Amino acid sequence: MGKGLETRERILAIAEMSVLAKGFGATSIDEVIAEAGLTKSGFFYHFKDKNELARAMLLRYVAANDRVFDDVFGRGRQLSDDPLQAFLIGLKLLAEVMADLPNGHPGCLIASVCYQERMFDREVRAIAASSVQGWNARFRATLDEIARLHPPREAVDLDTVADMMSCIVDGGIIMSKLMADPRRLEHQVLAFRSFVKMLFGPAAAVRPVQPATA
Amino acid sequence: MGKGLETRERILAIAEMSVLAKGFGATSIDEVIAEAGLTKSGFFYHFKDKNELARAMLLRYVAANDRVFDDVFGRGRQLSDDPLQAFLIGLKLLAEVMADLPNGHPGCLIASVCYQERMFDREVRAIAASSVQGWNARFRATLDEIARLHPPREAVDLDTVADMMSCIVDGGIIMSKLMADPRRLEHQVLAFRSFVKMLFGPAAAVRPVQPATA
DNA sequence: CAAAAACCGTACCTCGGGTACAGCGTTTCG
DNA sequence: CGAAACGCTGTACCCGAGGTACGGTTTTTG
Repeated sequence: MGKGLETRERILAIAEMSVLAKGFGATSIDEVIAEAGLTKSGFFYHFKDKNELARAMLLRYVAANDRVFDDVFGRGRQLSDDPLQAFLIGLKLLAEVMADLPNGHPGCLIASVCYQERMFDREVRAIAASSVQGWNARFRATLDEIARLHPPREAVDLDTVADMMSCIVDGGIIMSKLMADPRRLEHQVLAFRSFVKMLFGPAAAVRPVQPATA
Repeated sequence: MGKGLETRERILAIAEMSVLAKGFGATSIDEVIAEAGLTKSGFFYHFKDKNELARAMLLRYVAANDRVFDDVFGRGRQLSDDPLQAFLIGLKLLAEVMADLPNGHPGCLIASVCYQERMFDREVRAIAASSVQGWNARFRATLDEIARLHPPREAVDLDTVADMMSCIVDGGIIMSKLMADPRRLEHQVLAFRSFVKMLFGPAAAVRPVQPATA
C-alpha cells in the first residue's frame, strides 16, 4: 500500500469510529486530522469535501459488511447441505458475531446516512440504497432456494422476508444503542431466526400444550 | 391555547417536518424562523438552544405516536375479545395507517436522535430511551396476555418479541426512506404480524403447497 | 391600567466547512 | 540525473449557523 493510500485508510478508519460514536455532523474534520496527524490541506488533498469522505466511508463499510455475511453464511453452507439448515446456522453465527463485539455494534452507517445529519448528495444515498438492495437480493435468493424444498407455512412475500433481515439488524442496532444493551441486537437476530424456522420448518414442530381454539 | 404556546407549537411542527426530511443538523434555525414568521430573538425566547428544541420535539413526537398506538390497538380490542385476534387486528390497522401516509412515514425521531447528528445532551437521549421502553412494556403486557391463552409454538423470549415490534418499525422506516418505497414499511408490519400469528396461532395453520411467487 | 408575556433589532462572537495558493520534501520514471 | 508527479504543510481568508447580550416594542391579560 502506497503512502497515500495508507493515510487515506487511516483517515477513513478514524472517521468511521467517530461517526458511529457521535454522528457525522458532530465529527469535525479538525478532530479527525488531529488524530490522524496531518493538516487540513492534507485532508482536502485526499477528499475534496465531507461528502466524498462519506462516500468512501460507505463503500468501506459495505465491503466489510459483505465480508461478514460471506463468512457466516458461507460457513453455514459448509455445515449443512440443506439450505434451510445452512441459513439457520448462518443466522446463529451472525448473532454470535454481533454479540462478540466488545462495545456492542458500532452502528450502521447506512442508517446514519438515511437519517442524514447533513445533506448528502445523491451519489452517497445511491450507494447506500444499492448496497441494501444487494443484501436483500442475496437473502431473497437464499429464501427461494429454501422455499423450493420447504414450502412456507404462511403466505408471506419472500422479498419482504429478505427485507426483514436488514430491518431487524438496523432496528436492533438502534435499540441496542438506545438502551445501551448490546445483547438486544443478538436477541433480535435470533428472533428473526425463529421466524424463519417457523415459516419453513416442519409442520410437526413441538407444541408444548394443546392447540387453543381461535 | 395562548399565543405563546401557539407560536411554540408552530415552531415545533415546522421543525419536525424539516428534521424528518433533512435531518436535525441540516435544519437551520434561520430556516425554521423564516417559515414560522418570527425572528431569531423570538425563537430563543421559546427555546434556549437547539437541544431544548430537540427535547420538545421528542416529547411531541412520542405523544403523537402513543395516540396512534392507543387508537389502533384500542380498536383491535373493541373488535375482538381474544387478545391474540385483537393484537392481530391492531397490527393490520397499524399497517394501514403506515400505508396511508401520503409521502411515506416521515421518519422516526427516536432513530434520528440515536444516529445523533449533533451531540444531544443526556436528557434528550433519556427521553428517547424511556419512551421506547414504555412501548416495549406495553407490547410485553399484551404478549403476556396472549401467551396465557395461546402457548407459543417456539421458545422465544416475549421481551424480545416486544422489542421486535419497535425494531421492525424503525428498520422498516429506514428501508422505506432508503428505497423511496413507502409500501415496504407496511409490508414489514404485516410480516411481523405473520410472525405473531405463527408464534401463537393454532397449529392447524393452512399450509399452501407452492412456494410464494415474487 | 400596569405588569407580564411575547416578541423585534442589532451587534457581535465562535466554530466548522471550505477555498485559494504558494511552497517543500520525497518518490518515480524517462 | 533531472523533471514531473505525489503527498503533503502553512497561511490567510470567506461563509453560514449556532449562540449571546441587551435594549426596545408591542400585545395580552389579570
